[in-house]
Amino acid sequence: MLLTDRQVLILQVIVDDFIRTAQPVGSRSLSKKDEISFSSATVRNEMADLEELGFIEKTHTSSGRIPSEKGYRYYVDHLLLPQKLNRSEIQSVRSIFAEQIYELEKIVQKSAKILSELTSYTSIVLGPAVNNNKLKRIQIVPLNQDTAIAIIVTDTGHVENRVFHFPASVDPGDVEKMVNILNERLAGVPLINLNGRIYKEVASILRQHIKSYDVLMGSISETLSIPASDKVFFGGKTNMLNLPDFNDIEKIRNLMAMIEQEDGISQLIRRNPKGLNVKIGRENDNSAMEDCSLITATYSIGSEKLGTIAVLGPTRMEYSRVISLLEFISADLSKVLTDLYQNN
Amino acid sequence: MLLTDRQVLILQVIVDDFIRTAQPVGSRSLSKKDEISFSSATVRNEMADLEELGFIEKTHTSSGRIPSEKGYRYYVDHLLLPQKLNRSEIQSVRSIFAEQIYELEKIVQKSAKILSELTSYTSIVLGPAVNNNKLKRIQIVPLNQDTAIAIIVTDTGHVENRVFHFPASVDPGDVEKMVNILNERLAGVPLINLNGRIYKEVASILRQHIKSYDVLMGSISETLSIPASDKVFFGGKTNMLNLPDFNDIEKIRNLMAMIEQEDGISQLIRRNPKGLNVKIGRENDNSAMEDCSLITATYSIGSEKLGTIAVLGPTRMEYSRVISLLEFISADLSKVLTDLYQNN
DNA sequence: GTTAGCACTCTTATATAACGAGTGCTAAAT
DNA sequence: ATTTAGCACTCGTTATATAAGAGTGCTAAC
Repeated sequence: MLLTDRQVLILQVIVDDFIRTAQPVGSRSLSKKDEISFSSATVRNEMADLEELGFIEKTHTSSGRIPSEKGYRYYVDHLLLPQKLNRSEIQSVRSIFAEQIYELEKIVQKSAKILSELTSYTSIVLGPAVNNNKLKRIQIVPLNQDTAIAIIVTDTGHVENRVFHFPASVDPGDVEKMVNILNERLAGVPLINLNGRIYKEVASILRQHIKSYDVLMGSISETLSIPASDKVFFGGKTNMLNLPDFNDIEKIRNLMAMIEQEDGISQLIRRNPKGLNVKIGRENDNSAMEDCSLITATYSIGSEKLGTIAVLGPTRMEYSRVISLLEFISADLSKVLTDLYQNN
Repeated sequence: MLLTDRQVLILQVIVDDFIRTAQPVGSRSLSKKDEISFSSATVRNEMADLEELGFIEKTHTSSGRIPSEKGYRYYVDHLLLPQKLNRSEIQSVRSIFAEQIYELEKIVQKSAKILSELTSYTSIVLGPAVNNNKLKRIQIVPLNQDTAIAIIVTDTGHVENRVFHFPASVDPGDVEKMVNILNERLAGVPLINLNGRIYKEVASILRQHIKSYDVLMGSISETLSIPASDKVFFGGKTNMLNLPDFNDIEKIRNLMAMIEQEDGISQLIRRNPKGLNVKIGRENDNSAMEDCSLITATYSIGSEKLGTIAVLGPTRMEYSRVISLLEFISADLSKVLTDLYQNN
């Protein structure tokens, strides 16, 4: 059941051509290509076989062929030649890190923008996973008698804030003491563990020093237990509208609705494992993604996965280029972030 | 040049009907309405006059009539009967303020969501204008030797943060001193004035107490002079895609591109004065808005304008309902915010 | 195993006609 | 002087027929 060399060649040319033109590829136009040295009749025979094997399909009885999902899959798995980025692309990517930035989020956001500009598809960047960031400092700023705002600063320069309420009877001095103790004991602890550590290590000390222990402990612990929701950044949300693949108004509706509803797409991306992943059409298991492919790559600090950077395009996507770009950006991103935050 | 009562009646019925059905209205179907007690021929004569006066137009030579922009304008200015909100609408709006929320931004964001759900158009909420918020507290958290993060908390519970850099030679104690002085002197000052006040009132005190005055003054002043950019919240960005008015793919492209590019739409909204405003089609002075109307209402704390809440819909919008809703929400919003923040 | 040739299929474009909704105008009715 | 009935006319929509073109599958010859 293996494909012959010639079948592979024909498949490759069909996919390449369709990615370029978005038009079904006919036997005659194929046979005229430089790579193809045999007649259109031969091509027709091979194409019939490829179709029977499920790698290509027709849009109607007498049309040229387009790649099927299985065809794209084979193409991605076996036929992709890594493409070198050109100078201007490299320059664009590097410009992400050009300014002296410290905030992780800004870097990530800028990556999304650049990525969508370079691909003219839609880019989506997840994370960074704030929950794994480590506590740098916690501050509490009272707003009025029974409301205060807790500000959590992480080692990555991320600032998270939460309003919390407590009875007006609480002594302001107590609040200050509590903050001091928390900072002393919890600096360096990942946010996700804060609440647990409070009970395990800090509770007893707090109880000794603080009058309104019960109340304060209750509200601060409640406040800290809210997990920081990871942000999703988009670039080029409307880029897909310009592709000939989405000339159908119904497709546009579905696609835009899915993009707008951030949760769905972020879960779709999140479930991909570390490294680079390509999901083609229905492999995404989502009806709105039928005509789309999603390529994801993770970025890390050291060896710890931090977030995911992804490109959403039509199934007829420039896989080679996008993959090269994603690999390059995610590697660069990981390197810069590791340098910046690894040993703080 | 005034319209006769009968012309006004016909105009009203045409606009109402077109808003409901999105179909051109013919003389015969008009004459069959209960409100209309005369024949289709009479209606035809009146319609010819109304067309000559510019209030209605044809889509082609022998089509029914649709309202022109001038027609909508007349309708909005003279024919609108304020519509009472029904119980469930009022309930939805009130739910915005149901939870005990303190953060202004959350309230505003939720308003946008509810508004788009109730109208099935797109809603846009500007503000609140952070620059007018007053400083509650400023904190500086060092991240490493030459980087720190300045956190600004306002009286409305808004937290703004900015990374800033300074030479490693600066004494940490100096930074702390500076923060204390800033907090003492600048609490209650609107953010927009912070930078000016530093030079006028705080500079001399700082100079006395701080060794690395020049450097620190430079970076903190630079940091504070960045104006806080007001946020824009959207609701129902893709709602417009479901309207029959946007069955044309080109229109969708333009509209979505305009919505996505937040600056444009936010300026469009911002230039409307206090109170309620209706801009119809080309009155918006923007080619992507040709088939859209924009209704804006401002909300305030006390008498101070804080931000704007807006609905973007087709020119064939349910003006009456949307206006009632906007008036209701903006009034409620202003009331709640005034109660919350007026005398802090 | 490869290719030329050809009948066949299906899409696209174009022309034509029939239909219907709606108009504008004229002449009759009120 | 208004209002209305009547009717010819316009234009968009739909249906149908036809022709052209791209491409296929199959057969037979190379």
